[in-house]
Amino acid sequence: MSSDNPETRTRILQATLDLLEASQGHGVRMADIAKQAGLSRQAVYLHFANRAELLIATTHHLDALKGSDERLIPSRTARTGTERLDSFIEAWGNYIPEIYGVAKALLAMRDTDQAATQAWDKRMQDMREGCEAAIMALDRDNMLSPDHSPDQATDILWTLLSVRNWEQLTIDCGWPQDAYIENLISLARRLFVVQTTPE
Amino acid sequence: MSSDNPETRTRILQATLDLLEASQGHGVRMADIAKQAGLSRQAVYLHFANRAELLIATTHHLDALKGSDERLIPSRTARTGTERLDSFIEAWGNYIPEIYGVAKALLAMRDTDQAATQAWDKRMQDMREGCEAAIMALDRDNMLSPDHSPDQATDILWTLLSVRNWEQLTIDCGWPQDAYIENLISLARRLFVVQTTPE
DNA sequence: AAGTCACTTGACACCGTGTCAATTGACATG
DNA sequence: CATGTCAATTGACACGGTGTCAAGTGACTT
Repeated sequence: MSSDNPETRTRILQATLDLLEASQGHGVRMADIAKQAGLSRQAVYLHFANRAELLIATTHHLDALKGSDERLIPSRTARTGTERLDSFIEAWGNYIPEIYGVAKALLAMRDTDQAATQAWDKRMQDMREGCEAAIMALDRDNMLSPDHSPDQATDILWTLLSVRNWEQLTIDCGWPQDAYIENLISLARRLFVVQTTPE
Repeated sequence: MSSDNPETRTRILQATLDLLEASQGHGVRMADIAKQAGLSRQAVYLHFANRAELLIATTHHLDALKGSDERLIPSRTARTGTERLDSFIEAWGNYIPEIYGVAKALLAMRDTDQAATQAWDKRMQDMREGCEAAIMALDRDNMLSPDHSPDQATDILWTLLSVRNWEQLTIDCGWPQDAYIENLISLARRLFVVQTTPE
């Protein structure tokens, strides 16, 4: 919490990250993290008030490591709405497997911990903004299917792109990651992009 | 477990059900259930070996109460594939809110308890069969969109209809239940039913 | 020599689940 | 009436995981 040796702090974050990735976010205890970081359990509490705070900090650490922001650049600079939609799905969809372990752990705490809930919801809200921006870009191009209002389309896209859906399709259904991306892009196009009937 | 006073047993099941429904599946402890049933905590353990077993039994109790089977009759007896798809979505989609509390609690145990995992997965597998049947019915009518293989279409429909997606759309996005049903039917039609271009 | 600081050690409280053993009280059966 | 059975109660306890507390250690200042 107040201890400010940055080296130790990041060692803890990295340990947390490694364990969560290895275990898909499951059964990782404070003691395991401490051990992995080469510290006593209590030392972890000198840097993070509690498990929730540690997990939240780990997601930020992860974002910094993996460059969550830079990934969205192609989407933001897309010329057309369709292009923006595609590249947003690709960026986010390929980010999910990289954050899966941590996301799962945070998601599990959501049920009991108030701060974890907030942190998770915040992340999802950010992701939703990406969905909204893509839908608005389509709408600006007059390419948004008349079947949905922009709000509705955003809700649906946001839901389609959830971590849970990624989990179900890739892990439960066994889709390879690239099939997941391709299919989601195709799905989104058919749902949201007005069909230019050839001829 | 072995105690066989059926009246007490169902009183426990009903207590569990009531609490889970009231709390959306959250923070319901064994002691709370016992209290609600007018029993000592230990008495609950005379009827159910552990929390997981109790929750699983509660889902069956719930199915019996709400007639999970009968709900599928319209879908099974549908004449066309499209009709079958529609009525399956309607039946399942309207069932979700009725089981939501219990489902959430079982889902939460899935992370830690092996029996709960099995029980949940079994239920999802059953639901998947409904999806598959609807897709096969479409395919038989030559109405399945060429964009997907039947397997893929089943995976997607199954994912679309997940409890988590229902939760996100109705609770997080605030869709009314009937809008949820309408939208999912419309979504599924656009994704899976070959478009007879009116010309 | 004294002080500071990150960290360690070990004990402990809390919570919820699950277990155990002794007891109670109602009801049946000879 | 005595005996047995059986559901349920009572109260204690173990366990695992989180979080807290207090005293101690050892390195590096000044």
